[in-house]
Amino acid sequence: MKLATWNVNSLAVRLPQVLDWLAANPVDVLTLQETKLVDEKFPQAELEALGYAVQCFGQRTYNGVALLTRVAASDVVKNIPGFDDEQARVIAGTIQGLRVIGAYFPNGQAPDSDKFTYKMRWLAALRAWVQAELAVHPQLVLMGDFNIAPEDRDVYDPVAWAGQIHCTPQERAHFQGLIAAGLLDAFRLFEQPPKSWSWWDYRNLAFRKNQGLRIDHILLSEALRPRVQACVIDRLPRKNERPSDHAPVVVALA
DNA sequence: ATGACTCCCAGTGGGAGA
Repeated sequence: MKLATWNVNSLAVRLPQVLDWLAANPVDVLTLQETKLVDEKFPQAELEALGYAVQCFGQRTYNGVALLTRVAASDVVKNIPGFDDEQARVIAGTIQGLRVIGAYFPNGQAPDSDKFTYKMRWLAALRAWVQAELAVHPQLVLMGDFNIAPEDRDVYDPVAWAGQIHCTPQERAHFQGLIAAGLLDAFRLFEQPPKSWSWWDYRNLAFRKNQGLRIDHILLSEALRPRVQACVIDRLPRKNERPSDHAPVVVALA
């Protein structure tokens, strides 16, 4: 069983790439972030034609998430229960006994901004909800664009980024809180090349110079540890014409 | 370098992303 997450930065622009990628990588589950489409405009037919059941939770211009599954998902939840939020950031469902949560974590903009305060509130609510979900669903996957680089080795220039958004101690503490709740960073369960990133800025020839951050993650509950076989970042789509600035992350479970 | 690119909604510019 393979699961993947990809921030597509506008599904309207990236749909052909998503269809091509799924044809080449027929994963069982794909969560998307930054679809930027209201549900009425979601390309459901095109994805169903590829054999995927579609759950979407969108909004205009910003945010928007989706859950694509080969087997229809049940118990679908949109956003964090009990956390009042105008932004469409979370979609969850159960597939073959696996609780899958796809999330687009807030960016936070700058550590002294209102958006950072919102990011902290959102992270606290997410962690509390994930802990409750874990108690009910021991087999759980939390994946998406976390907008957090967990460690300095996840940053191309950790000195320049020290204390900056994605790298603040507060954000990293929240990431560690998810780990402490009983989740594993699937990518770090395996030997990986140094300088592995999931996002590269569009500016500055950043991809060509491999200047990026690892901010897209797949976290697995402890109960899934015996099943995990591999976790990779697929850089190929970043080489496309008009790429997303993020690359997909894929995990394989036995 | 307070930039650089891309997307969106706008409406021939500006906010947001990360």
